[in-house]
Amino acid sequence: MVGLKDVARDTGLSIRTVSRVMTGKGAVSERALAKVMESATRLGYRPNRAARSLKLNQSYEVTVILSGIDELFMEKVYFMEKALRESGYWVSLLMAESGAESSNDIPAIIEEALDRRPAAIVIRGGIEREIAKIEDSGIPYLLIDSMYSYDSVNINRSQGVYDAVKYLHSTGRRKIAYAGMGEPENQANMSRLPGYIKAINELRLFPEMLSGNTVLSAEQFENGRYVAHQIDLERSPDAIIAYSDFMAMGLLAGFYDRKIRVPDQIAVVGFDDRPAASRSAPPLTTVRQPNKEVGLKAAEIILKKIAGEAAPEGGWTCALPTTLVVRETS
Amino acid sequence: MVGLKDVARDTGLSIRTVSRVMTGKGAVSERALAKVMESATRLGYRPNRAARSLKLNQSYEVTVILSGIDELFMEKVYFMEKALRESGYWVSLLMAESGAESSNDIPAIIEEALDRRPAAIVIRGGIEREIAKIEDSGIPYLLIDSMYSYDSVNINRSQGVYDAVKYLHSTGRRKIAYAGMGEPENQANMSRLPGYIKAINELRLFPEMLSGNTVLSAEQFENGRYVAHQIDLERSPDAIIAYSDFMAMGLLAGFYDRKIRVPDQIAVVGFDDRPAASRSAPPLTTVRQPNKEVGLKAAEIILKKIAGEAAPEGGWTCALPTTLVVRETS
DNA sequence: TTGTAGGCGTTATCAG
DNA sequence: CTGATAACGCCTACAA
Repeated sequence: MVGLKDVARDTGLSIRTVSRVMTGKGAVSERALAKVMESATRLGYRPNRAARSLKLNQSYEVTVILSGIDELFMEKVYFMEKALRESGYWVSLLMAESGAESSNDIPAIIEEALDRRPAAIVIRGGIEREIAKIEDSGIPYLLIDSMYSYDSVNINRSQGVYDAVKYLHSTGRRKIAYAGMGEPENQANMSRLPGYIKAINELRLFPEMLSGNTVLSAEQFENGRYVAHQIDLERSPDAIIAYSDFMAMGLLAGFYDRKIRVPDQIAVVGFDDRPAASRSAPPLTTVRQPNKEVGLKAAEIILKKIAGEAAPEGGWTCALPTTLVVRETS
Repeated sequence: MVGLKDVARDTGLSIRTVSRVMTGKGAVSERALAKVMESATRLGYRPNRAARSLKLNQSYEVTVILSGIDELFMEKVYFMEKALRESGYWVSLLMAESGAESSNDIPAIIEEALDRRPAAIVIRGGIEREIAKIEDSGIPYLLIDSMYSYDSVNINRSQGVYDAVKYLHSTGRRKIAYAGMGEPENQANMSRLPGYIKAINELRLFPEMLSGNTVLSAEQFENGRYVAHQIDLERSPDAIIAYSDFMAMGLLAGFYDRKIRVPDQIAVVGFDDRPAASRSAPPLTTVRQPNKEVGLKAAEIILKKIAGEAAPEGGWTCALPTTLVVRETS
């Protein structure tokens, strides 16, 4: 592998001068610069990152901890990786068991992440229980899609649901229910409910909370189907806003089973806008997560934290806006 | 950060002895070993990988190049990462544009991957056009899901389709068609067709090739729906094996549009067994990709290539078996 | 069984 | 503007 030394020998200049050219720090004569550049490209010089890391005592690695596989989160990672790469950082992956929120896999994964001494650690919301350990380590970290009050990039789910209610009302629906996962008061529901309540109040409607079978709450699709089967046709709502696209698709399946027509008899709105949402029958009206914006914002904050920039009041945190995607279930 | 030196000072031993304990190479007295271990854990010693990499002149990074986001591929990466981690390697990510097979993004991404001098490079099949450059670099590489003859871990798609035909026949179907993407002779179809033809011949049936609208071939779901709409009800097949789950779900949607009942009037079998396959209406019978086995096998080969083990005759390559998952569309 | 010393490729200090 | 030279933390001949 060709290093500084080789370029130095080739140009007849000193290592120091070649280094100055490469880092762009320090004054170098026109002539030397041209010579070094030519030689470096001709020889195919590639800086040794290990040596640089050692010397500078800093890593260029941002470790992302994944729990399970989620297309939406990967989309966020996609934009984040791209942005971080442009700033010279690498993204490395640490994959925990699927549904690891409650897994004992997580402490070990966090230990591993710390051992690697990355420049920063990114964690998907839902597994933040152990975050204190990371905070203590001093390594910059960032949560994505968290519901807790650590440094994080979030989505304004409440606003998404608010918009959905307002939209459904504008199309003539008057009995608009919210179908959540498990207990109404759990974190996931709580991040959506304020928007629902607010919109319902503003429109002087009555709130209705549909709750899935808590035993089944691990499977969103089944939960949605379950809710669809439970609904009383006589006094049923004329619109349902679901906790997620998966749940909404379960509702669709349940209504299909019962030959209830969507959207004629009842409208269904999902949440997330997963790729699958456009392929359901009928294609799902849903609230789109701003994946690109989240990824970019995450990269921005990570870079600032690495650079040691002081956190704004209340810490690094933001809630990015969603957009409503109207398809054929409403 | 606490290093070898700190532990040495703390124990009163030399750096060399501490190092011997840490690497496990070389004889150390019981007493020294115990002392070092105690001190190391108490002080929280963490080896500096940059220094080690520099000294040993080797990286512990396996770079995975992703083009777009695919749940199935991520599942493979999940198992691969886990296995590689157990051998002390990290997985880092390089994300190319979605659908980058034909994108000019790829050469730049490959350059970037090479610049990082990873211990190995893993690429998803479909973007192997530039693989020669990697092969020349001498960095161990591995393709996954490739259809070309580089070192790769593959899936025996042909066998999957063969099994599907045999199964459909066993349930009484006699007019079993294959619905592919674009031109029948393209690579993706060619990896499946031999199994179809073989089974059809063995059963003394007649082959029937349904071809999607090539213009639409980029969108599998739409392509499937298109095929479903084209089918002549009079002389239609009584079973269709689709190129992919997405296409199969498009078929389902198309038959739903035309009020053709699945599986009563026609059976549909997908390929991949994506998570979505179990959530379609009706749930899809499909050919499951062996994601775990692929990930594990990939890690195994990568490790061997890194270790410099000689390739078996014909290079590192294998085709892992699929399994048929029977649900409700057949 | 243990220790000394040199070097991996970079960056950065300090003299020229 | 340029060039010796000393680290960075780890590994490993070679000595003791």
